[in-house]
Amino acid sequence: MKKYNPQKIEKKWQRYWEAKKLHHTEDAIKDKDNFMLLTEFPYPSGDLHIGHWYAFATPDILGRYLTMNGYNVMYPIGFDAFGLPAENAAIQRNINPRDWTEENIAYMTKQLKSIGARFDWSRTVKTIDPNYYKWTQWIFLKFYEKGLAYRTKTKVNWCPKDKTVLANEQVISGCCDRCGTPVIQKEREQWMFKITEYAQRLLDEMNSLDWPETIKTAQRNWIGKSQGTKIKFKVHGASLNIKDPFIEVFTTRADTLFGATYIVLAPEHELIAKLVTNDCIGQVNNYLEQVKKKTEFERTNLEKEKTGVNTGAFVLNPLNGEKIPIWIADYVIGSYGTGAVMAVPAHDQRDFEFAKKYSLPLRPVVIPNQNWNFEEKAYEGEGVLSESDQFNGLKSEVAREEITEKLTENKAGFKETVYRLHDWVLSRQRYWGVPIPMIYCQSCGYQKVSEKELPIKLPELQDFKPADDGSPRGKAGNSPLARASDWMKTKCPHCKKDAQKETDTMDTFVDSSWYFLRYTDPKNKKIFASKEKMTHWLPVHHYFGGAEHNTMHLLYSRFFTKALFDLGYIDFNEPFLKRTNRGFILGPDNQKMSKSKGNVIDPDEEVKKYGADTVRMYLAFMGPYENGGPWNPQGIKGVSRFLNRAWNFVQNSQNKKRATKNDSTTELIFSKFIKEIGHDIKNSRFNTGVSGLMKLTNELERLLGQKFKLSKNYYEIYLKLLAPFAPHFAEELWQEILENKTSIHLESWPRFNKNILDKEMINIIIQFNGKTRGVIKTHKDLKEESIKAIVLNDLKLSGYLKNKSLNKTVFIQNKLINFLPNAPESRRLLPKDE
RNA sequence: GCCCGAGUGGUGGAAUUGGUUUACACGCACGACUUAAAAUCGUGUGCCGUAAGGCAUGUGGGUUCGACUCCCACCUCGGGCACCA
Repeated sequence: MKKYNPQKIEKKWQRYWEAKKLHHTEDAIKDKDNFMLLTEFPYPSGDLHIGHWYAFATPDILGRYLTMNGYNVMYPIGFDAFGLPAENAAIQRNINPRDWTEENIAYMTKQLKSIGARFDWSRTVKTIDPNYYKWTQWIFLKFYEKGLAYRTKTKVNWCPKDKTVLANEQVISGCCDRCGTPVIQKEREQWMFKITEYAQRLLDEMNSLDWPETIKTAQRNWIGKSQGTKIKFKVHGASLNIKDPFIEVFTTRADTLFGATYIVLAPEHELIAKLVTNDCIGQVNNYLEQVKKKTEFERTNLEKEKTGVNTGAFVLNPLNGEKIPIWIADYVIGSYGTGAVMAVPAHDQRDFEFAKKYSLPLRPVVIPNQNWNFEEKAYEGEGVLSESDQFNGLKSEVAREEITEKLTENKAGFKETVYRLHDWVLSRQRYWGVPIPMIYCQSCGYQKVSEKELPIKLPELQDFKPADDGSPRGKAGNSPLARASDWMKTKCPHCKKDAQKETDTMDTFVDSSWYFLRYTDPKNKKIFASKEKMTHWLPVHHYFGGAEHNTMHLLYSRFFTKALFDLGYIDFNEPFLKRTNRGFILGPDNQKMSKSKGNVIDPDEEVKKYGADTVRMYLAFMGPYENGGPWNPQGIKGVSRFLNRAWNFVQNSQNKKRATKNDSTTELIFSKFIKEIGHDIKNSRFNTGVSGLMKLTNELERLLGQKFKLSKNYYEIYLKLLAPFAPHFAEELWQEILENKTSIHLESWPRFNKNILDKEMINIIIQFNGKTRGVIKTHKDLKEESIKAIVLNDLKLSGYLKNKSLNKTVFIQNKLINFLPNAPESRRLLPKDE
């Protein structure tokens, strides 16, 4: 008898599947529905870690199951290969990022093949391939033509270590999400995507998606919709040298307008210089100097005390003409709303703290129905208005509307919706990325590269280190590409004079915002993907990935999809119908795996020890896919034990007698588990799927004992149930022991016998006064009277009925019977729906 | 502070629509095989109790014949947003 030797069989079958082109995916197969199963493509960092296995091996179970159920499944793979880590690694090793990346891709491809997944390698997409990034550039141009890509001077997040700007989404608690360095703010000209134009649709069109609530709320929070009123305050005093003497504020509490005792501008507010009175100019300049020295993180730190300065200028309350002083303070954010607020210290805790510090007046205008000492704390809830002229006595919710209406009448305000979401800064001052296909001409300004010129290839550079600082670029710029002087030279498409190529490259999130489209038509030379091919596969049916992309990649891809939809290139407006986030695999010590902690589990090592099938199955068995959890070195042994047992179970059939008498029992067991395991996989509940296989094996071993075996078709079914989880294992036994001539992975998922399941005996729970006292096994659909009779005939159970007046019953067919006392206040005794 | 999600044995976790809590594993204990160990196999394993029985799904209440599941309040953990006006 052969022993289970995964190392030997796994390589063999991987080669066999490849030679037979088993994972090659056709665009369409007659009578089959297509299913696109997607997992986020990996970054070629150099080595596959256990998280990669979790990302690719576990969804593969679903892919194989769907294939067996008659779907034409595409499970594509590619590499998200531009980006900072490659560049930093290449700088460290003094090699070219392309070489480093290509080497990693080659190595990781080998590792990925060891998983035994159904990847269709013929559709591989690499973002660094000019045939791919040609279309990244093309899409940029289409967006530019529509005004969805634009260049502007803006305050941006600058990472001093990586020497590049970062998108808002890439700043985590004030630090660079790649290297953890505190981010500073810089004023620069940058290329932007107008994602804010889609804010409302990104909110609305999410509702129908089958996504976890956590992601939806994360995106809603990120978009941060806020409905309120914009109010114009006229600036008071003729000496001011301003054309349009208004300060605009945004508020969600227009009802507190009469309680506004001062106005606050963010330190970067553009009107400050024009407003400040002569006697205040010294203090104000001083203050602005101090604020400038602080990082954004320090400024927005909630712990710190608010600081500010008076400008000496005033505005007028638009409804009663009251004179209100204008202050500058660091607790107002320049980039949100209008960068200015009306301060209502009686009804806003922040304003309250500031007012107390600088002795500014408080005026309560919303009176709560509980006690409130307005000298102690702001009251931020709803109430009834007072000291608010004609609005006195109104409920604050109503006053909000009426005051806004009044302001609209007076042309001093209007209803407004404000979003927290910012436009996406896409340009990067680094080498290893897609060149932005724009040309700068001194006389004509920025011009787009003509489509015929695409792709603008990334030039080979000896020195590709980032420039030392992020100072605003001159004509030549300071991105590494600015050193490629020959490459930069070009003609202006407009005036034909000498001009220069744009030297910034794109954020890698641009590359990954559309890669899934390319899988449907990876070699197309005319368009990023043909509509016809896309209709076969898109939108993606099920997308597996990491939670770190909740407000980044997932949001960006949704934006790209909507924009391409509006441009008419695709026929759907949401990219991913269903999303499952995977959990994090931790070290055995329940800590994040890291080399310094010495708790790293190397998947290659585990494969060497136990085989790929065991690793796959253990990952599936650990727990719900969304949870992840600590790697348990004992736990994987359990799975290894199981596969060995299953191996012997099938092998032993060779030298055992056939069992015939138990055929209906066998069929019942199989029916039960075919149904159960299929149900589990379909719902991505891989852990209970594995336990189902274990239960099935336990039951069969118990049934057969030492002597008996099943008929061959049952062993076939048994292996088919295992095939999605342990594809090599199942293939080996299928072909070598059961002597089939074609792959098990071309087989259909076994059918279960519904009739036999319907006839299965069931357990009826027997309760007395709500307490479970026994269980009886019966046929289905027995009537209450028959169950009662069984209970009365049962020695033990009937004992409970003596001496007690248990003469009421609750009876739920096929579930339970509950005997109850006929209590005087006895309430409803029938189930709710009767 | 606001918004999501989750709390079940020593551990990972099961429990279709409210209906036997703790499936399947891990660990542990005992036993078999062995000169021995490993491996393998078998038995047991929520807590208290000799037992009958009682008590247990973060805590406290509620709805219900019956609650891990539904409702209310609180506690703890994980995540998102955060001087967002």
